[in-house]
Amino acid sequence: MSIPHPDPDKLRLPPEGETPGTPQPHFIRQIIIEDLKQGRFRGVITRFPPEPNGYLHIGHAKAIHLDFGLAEEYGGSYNLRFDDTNPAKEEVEYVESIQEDVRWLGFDWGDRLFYASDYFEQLYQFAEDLIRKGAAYVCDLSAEQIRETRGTLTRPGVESPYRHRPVDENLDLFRRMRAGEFPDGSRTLRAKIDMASPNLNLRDPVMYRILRATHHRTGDAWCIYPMYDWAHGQSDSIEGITHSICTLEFEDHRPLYDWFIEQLGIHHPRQIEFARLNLTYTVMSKRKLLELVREGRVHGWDDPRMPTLSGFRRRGYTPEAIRDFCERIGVAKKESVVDLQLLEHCLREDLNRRAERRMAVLRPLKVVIENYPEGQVEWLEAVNNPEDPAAGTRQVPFSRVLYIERDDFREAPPPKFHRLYPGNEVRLRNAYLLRCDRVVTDEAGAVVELRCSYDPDTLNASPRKVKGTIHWVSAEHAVKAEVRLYETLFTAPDPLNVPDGADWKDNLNPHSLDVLPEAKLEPSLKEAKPGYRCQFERQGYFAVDPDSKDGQLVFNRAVTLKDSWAKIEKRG
RNA sequence: UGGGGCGUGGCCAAGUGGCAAGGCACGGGGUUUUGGUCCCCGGAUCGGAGGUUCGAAUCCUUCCGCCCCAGCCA
Repeated sequence: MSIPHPDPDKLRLPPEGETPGTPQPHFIRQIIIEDLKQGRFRGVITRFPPEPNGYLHIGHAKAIHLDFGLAEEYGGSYNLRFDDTNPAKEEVEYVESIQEDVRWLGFDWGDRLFYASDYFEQLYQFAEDLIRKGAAYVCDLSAEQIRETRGTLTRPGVESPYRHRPVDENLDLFRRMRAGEFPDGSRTLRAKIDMASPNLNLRDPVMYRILRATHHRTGDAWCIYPMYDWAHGQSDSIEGITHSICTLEFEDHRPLYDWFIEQLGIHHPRQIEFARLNLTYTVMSKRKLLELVREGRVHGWDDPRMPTLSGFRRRGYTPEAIRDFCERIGVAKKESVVDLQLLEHCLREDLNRRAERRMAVLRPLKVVIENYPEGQVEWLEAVNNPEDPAAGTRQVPFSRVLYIERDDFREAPPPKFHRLYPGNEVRLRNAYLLRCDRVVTDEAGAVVELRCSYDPDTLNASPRKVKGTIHWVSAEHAVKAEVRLYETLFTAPDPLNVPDGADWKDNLNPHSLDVLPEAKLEPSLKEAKPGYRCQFERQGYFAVDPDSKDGQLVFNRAVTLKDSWAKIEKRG
């Protein structure tokens, strides 16, 4: 196997006397720059090493942004490597979704797609090398016995009775392990390090276990599989990784990785640990997300309420917003919980600039304009994006019967309510001033319709100041759609923080999904295709869901607009 | 009570001995045919206590708090 090594010609250092030309001069950038300056490495090669046992989430986006983003930044290259050393939990569905998600984020690893399983034979040979050096041995202890002899945090472990087997016997046994002569779990290959080490990772860790499971790539070729701790560092080394960026919990493992590499005398990457991402109102563990999927608490890994990349994508998030978020949160070793609102801010900022505006009524209330001629239709011009003149304009139909948002009308308006109420006048967005003359109610007293009048002289003129502008859709031209509104999946900012005996899933938000089946859209939206994003004016950014069928549009709300009225109303 | 990390405003986060960046959130004001956007304005003495120094968030000592490690998971 030959994997290209760093190309010094492409090495890109920031200009002297300046911090990197990017917003966050974080410690990983500083380390890389220093390494490059001192010539510790000839360039930068990084890797993102997911285990294909679940879908990628936004926490992985942070890791990818670092691994791949930094390599790009310094003119290096990056590998996507699946750490597929545990066939019991891994599936091709996951290797496919992971590739799709990384690509969606905007990265192209070219032909640098690898698998730890590509190295199984090499790893096996390395293991034999270690055995020959007397640095590894075959151990016949059971899993339980290994646990018992490992010692505790404060007490050293005791050596395995098999620790001093002769090299030849170890070699023979190890080869027979590979050949399938022994039952699952009956023996392991262990590194011979130090059973008294205060670092438990160094107490003769297991390198290989016997496990008869069909691997998604190697099939049944192997019945022994390398442990992560044995496979990972060597895989990085084989690939010539210079900066092996990982999360904090592996800090304790670094001495073990160093030990293996030194014993083998192979390329030594620098490992750098950072604090993983936590988000308020979110759980970020593949195990727990899998639980939500399996128990049907959500409708799959790509449910728009999930913090998975596929969930965010479906919901309407842009990869640009997610990358911007990853940059803005910074990188440090302090464990932290980032406010969800920052993520939402990043999306709003991106979409405010790029998304077209449309009018859509989510909870329709019928309005009849009594002084507007029956049968008349006017096509009025509307700006597509006030932030981007190049986005142009479109025509929207105006007629005698409209729908407006139920929330935009109150029979008895609270203080500071600037929208429609009996006797009040508001601006119809992109159209005329409208006054509410009469309220039609049903037997139960519920408002079913408004009788209003418009002022024909107010199309592009404002003879009077009105305080409110509301959106609307012409009834006869409206396109019906289903709109799905989302709230956070959990009601608690820290969902996992529950009293003893309670289940974190008790924090699930019963209102995380609200389906509005009778939304009315302006006709320009009729042909919208899945993935299309726009702003429903005054409400938020929405995206067409793949559940849409011809003539049956489904929209997801990606994020609301900021709503200062909601704040005022809440305060009372 | 072993080892490894971490502690700067509500949440992130710069700062590496010279007189506390920035973002989000929050509050106030202005513009506005989105109560959106945009534009102003507002707040920390750096976990605590000692010490070194003309001067410390940055150096030393000590204390406190939080996280990770006892899978043949990754």
